[in-house]
Amino acid sequence: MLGNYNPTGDYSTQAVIMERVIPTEWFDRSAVSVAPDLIGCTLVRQLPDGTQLRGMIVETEAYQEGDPACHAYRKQTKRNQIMFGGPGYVYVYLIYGMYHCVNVVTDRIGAPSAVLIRALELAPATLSAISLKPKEKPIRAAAGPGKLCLAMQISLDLYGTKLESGQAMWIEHRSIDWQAKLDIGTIELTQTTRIGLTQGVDLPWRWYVKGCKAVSVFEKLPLVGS
DNA sequence: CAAACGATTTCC
DNA sequence: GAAATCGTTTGT
Repeated sequence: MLGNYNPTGDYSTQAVIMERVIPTEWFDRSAVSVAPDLIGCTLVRQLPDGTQLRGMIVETEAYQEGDPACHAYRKQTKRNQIMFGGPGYVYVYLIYGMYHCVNVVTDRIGAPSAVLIRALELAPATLSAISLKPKEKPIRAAAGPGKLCLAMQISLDLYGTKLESGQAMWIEHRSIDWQAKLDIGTIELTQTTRIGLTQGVDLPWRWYVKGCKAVSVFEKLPLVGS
């Protein structure tokens, strides 16, 4: 129970779980605002059999209006339509015909935008529950948007689902301990340009936990604050 | 209808 | 450095 933010003083298990789940309204702002705030939060995937897979978000990227790299830059299509709706929904797409990438839709209706979740630090129990590739280091099991979806069993069938407690997926707030470390500078965030793009390459809309071994790419040096 | 392309990953 | 692989998007 330690480390759980619980302003109600109600420590029943169900109440604590509800407190920690991020509500829809929290995502109702620009992707650039949400993306850094998602670092340190926990992505929870609940499988049909009730099994929960968990990982702390350690890397994100923002995609929003006026951004040529955003999938909603040109017009509304079948693939990107979820981004045009309200916040707090899951946007999943197939990339290179073989991997999936998962996003959280942000901002109000009519402001197409989303935050790409690029890397997780998987919880010990989750590492035990899944099967890792033969030579894979556990810390790297969800280091990258495609690997993350593979580890968390995220695919197109989650497209358009809402991030809510008890659903197929939801997100929980940073722990008090993690937030405290960020506040005193024990943990730092780095802001850089995004990965793998041909357009919008100079926008510094990628964030990650400085020094974290679970991040997708290290060599890209900080553009801000170095 | 045909062709190019990609917010990736892995292996040579 | 290049292949794998396929739905979406864009062009003819």
